[in-house]
Amino acid sequence: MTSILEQLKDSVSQALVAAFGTELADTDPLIAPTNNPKFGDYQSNVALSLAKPLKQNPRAIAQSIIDNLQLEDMCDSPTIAGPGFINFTLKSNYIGRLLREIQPDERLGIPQVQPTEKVIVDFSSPNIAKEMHVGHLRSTIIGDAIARILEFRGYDVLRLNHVGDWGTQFGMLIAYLREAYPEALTTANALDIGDLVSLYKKAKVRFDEDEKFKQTARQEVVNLQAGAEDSLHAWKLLCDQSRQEFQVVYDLLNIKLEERGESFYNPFLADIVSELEQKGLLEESEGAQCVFLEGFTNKDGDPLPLIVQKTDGGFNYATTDLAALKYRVKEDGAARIIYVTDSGQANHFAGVFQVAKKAGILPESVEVVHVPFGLVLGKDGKRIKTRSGETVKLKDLLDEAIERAKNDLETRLKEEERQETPEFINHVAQVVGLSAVKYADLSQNRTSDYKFDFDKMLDLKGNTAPYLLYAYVRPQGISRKGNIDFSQLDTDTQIVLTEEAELVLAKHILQLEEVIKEVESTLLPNRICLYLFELSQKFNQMYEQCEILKADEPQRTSRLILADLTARTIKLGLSLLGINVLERM
RNA sequence: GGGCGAGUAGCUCAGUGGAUUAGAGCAUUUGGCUACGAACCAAAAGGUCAGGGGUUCAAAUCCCUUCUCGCUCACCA
Repeated sequence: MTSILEQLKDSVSQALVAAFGTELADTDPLIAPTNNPKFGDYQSNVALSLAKPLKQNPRAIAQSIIDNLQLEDMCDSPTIAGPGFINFTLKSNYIGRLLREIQPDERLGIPQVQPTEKVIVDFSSPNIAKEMHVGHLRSTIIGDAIARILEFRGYDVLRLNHVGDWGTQFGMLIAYLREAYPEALTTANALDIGDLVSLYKKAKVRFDEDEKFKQTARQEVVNLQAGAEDSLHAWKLLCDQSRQEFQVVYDLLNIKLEERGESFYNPFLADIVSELEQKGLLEESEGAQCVFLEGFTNKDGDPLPLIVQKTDGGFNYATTDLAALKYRVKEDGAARIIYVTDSGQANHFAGVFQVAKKAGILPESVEVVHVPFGLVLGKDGKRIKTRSGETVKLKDLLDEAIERAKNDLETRLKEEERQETPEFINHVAQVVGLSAVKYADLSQNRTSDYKFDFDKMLDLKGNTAPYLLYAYVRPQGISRKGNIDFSQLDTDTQIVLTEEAELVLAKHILQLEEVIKEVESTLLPNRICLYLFELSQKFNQMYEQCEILKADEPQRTSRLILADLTARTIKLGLSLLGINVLERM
């Protein structure tokens, strides 16, 4: 189905050519939804922008466009307003026809891209031997949502978990374990993740305080990167234990990821450095092998290097990211690579991308995008730190969300004197709790800092997941009460939309395609949240004003279809955010 | 000091260059259930869109500048 916006654009473009000649064939018709319903549904601002080049009065231009427009089956006759806006109001029977078109379609009329392209989404990426904390929540949830949206649009998406399973922290950990718990280096599951985390902290303290230990730790990294047998064995044990723990969280959140950690690229690191050398990009500075960047300076105004090999001979994350980039371009054949990490890494990625382009690793045809997100702040507005101080563990956070949702539900059941099984209560609590956490994060513009607040996150009122879930449950209630199978509704007779609330709702349902396409390019999932919230509001308003089951035909069937399409749109939209719906709650 | 980002209602945040009233939600005040489940709806109140310039027919939005606050600036990732 061609979206309303595209149809209008085409029509106005044709009218422009008809009225003013083919030189305007490429002029953007500047169609946008109106921001006030009293001006109709869509407006074109093109007449104003053409006033100067055409040296004509914008209202006269608008009139010429209208005279050449052919939109009879779509809109009432367009009107000129103010200095020269053209306003379009969609006909209700046209809207009814569009609803009919999407009604039998599982995808609700949203097309898939042709041909498909390979897209890599790199997200989550926790560090081995550390617990997943609230900071990983954003990357995991946002990355998953982006992957789902692109998958739905038909892209061949590879979801990569670039796990921090390599690097200095392992030198530190192994060196410390050798010192303190040698048995843990040889026996599986001698330590649980909780121990690992406290070990990490102790090792970090030793690392920071003891220069000799620091040297030993650095040597361990080099040994590991060189493939020393006993170091590798210890490393594998550490990774396995962490992996099990991560999986618990991924299962709970229903996140699917392919693990390809930093260690995967280890065999390619030396080649990357020599490749840079061959291209004449490499310089030695203070003992380290660097590529100096354009447009980046340090405190003293000197050019900033991207270090690809450290003084001790070890490689670092810049080297790994270059190797990963090359692999993803050459072996995976990615056309678009999306990195979902916090905005603090913006400089790093800008540097890596610049060097990769210079070195010919990254061709023009491949789009790389850093999708940054803001910090996780405490309720006090200060940063929640990862290494010092107490951080909120992700698992604990999710459990508490579910627990709170359960308490809330039980209170409600008591008030309403409803009886439900424990299975029902647990299931609803789990869906509501997890949805609330995901939605609270996704509904904000990801680029702003995220103020982490249990009470707000778990509030069941307002622009929250429970509000949307409830809007989904209401049509299901109608279906049960009226003994109606939505999938068996009449698909032939005309849909009639008489009440204002019905029209408003119907038009909103038809906006889904535009919203999804927008998110596909901006990678801002909060647009979908806003859309679904507004949809839910509009449905609730219609529900309040229009009787459905008791209405006479043809209103009754039309309204049932509206209710069904609302529910299916919410279900689809939420599924793109990784959120499940409930039939009852 | 450089780079990047942010400053919109008491609070949390949307906001796609347009039309005498800049939008939500929360909180506050006030109405609406013998029910298609009120986890809802309706109404009120709340703003010199940080300040100052500029471009434009039109600026919260683009440009410049000042102030404030974050993040970041070589061997952690």
